Amino acid sequence: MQPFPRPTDAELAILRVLWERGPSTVRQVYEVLSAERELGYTTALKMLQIMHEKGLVQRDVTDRTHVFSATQTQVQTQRTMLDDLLDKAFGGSSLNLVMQALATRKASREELAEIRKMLDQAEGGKR
Amino acid sequence: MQPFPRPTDAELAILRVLWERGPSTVRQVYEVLSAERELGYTTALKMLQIMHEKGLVQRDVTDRTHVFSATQTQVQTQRTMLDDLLDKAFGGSSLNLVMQALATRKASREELAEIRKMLDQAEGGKR
DNA sequence: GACAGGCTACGAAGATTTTCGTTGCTCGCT
DNA sequence: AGCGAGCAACGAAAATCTTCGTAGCCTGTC
Repeated sequence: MQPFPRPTDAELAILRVLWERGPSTVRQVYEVLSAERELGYTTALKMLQIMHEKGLVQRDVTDRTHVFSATQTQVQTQRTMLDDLLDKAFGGSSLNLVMQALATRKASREELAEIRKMLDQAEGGKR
Repeated sequence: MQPFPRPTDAELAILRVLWERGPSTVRQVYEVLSAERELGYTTALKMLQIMHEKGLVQRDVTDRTHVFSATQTQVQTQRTMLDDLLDKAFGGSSLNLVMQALATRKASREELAEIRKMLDQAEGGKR
């Protein structure tokens, strides 16, 4: 078993909150999520408990009200999920994936320039 | 309900076969998949039946041995899944996603040039 | 110290996904 | 006609994911 399984959709919703807010209590996570969609407090709690068992979040038990935080950064998780998607839907071709990503959602000119800069770096490092 | 739900992992494995081989019988799909991992013939059959109910595959019933094919092209499916991942893990930033993709797996110089060409086109179209 | 509110733990139901055994049909062969 | 191989349909078990009700504990307030 790998240390960090790919998060499910519901788990990702929680991770998004933790990434944005930083270490948070169940109630804080619950407040954010219940603003988006209907869900019970204990649902959020249970999810966090399960995610803790999976190693997706850490738990600070010092206070009675536990504080949870993501064990992986957003970037690390993004990388994991991207790799997974690459294998499962793009035949491992990152070129293919990048092209799709650029084609699908129009990037702003600033973003395109950003990417171009990135390309320069990548090529530079290769020489 | 949207017409095409996001395929699950097992469904994607089947779609990969259909994309590569084109329209195929259950047995043909089964042969390919069982070479990769252990699974029963009826499992592949059931999956295809469920995928048919979901609209992910079409079925030609002319012959007694049915012939299945994907209803969405690989590119269309890639787009769907990328959009989904973008929303759920990248905060909707395709820039972010592209950067990750480029950073994670080293692209060859030819691929980088290919992407650059793509960028030129994208910027051109924007002017 | 009693109680009210907020907290975690736990069990379990419901929903979805994945797996396969069994059944019954159909075709080709003898 | 009878048999055997291969096929689809179906039900259901197993596994995983999502949801929440209930119970029990702790802590501050009156």
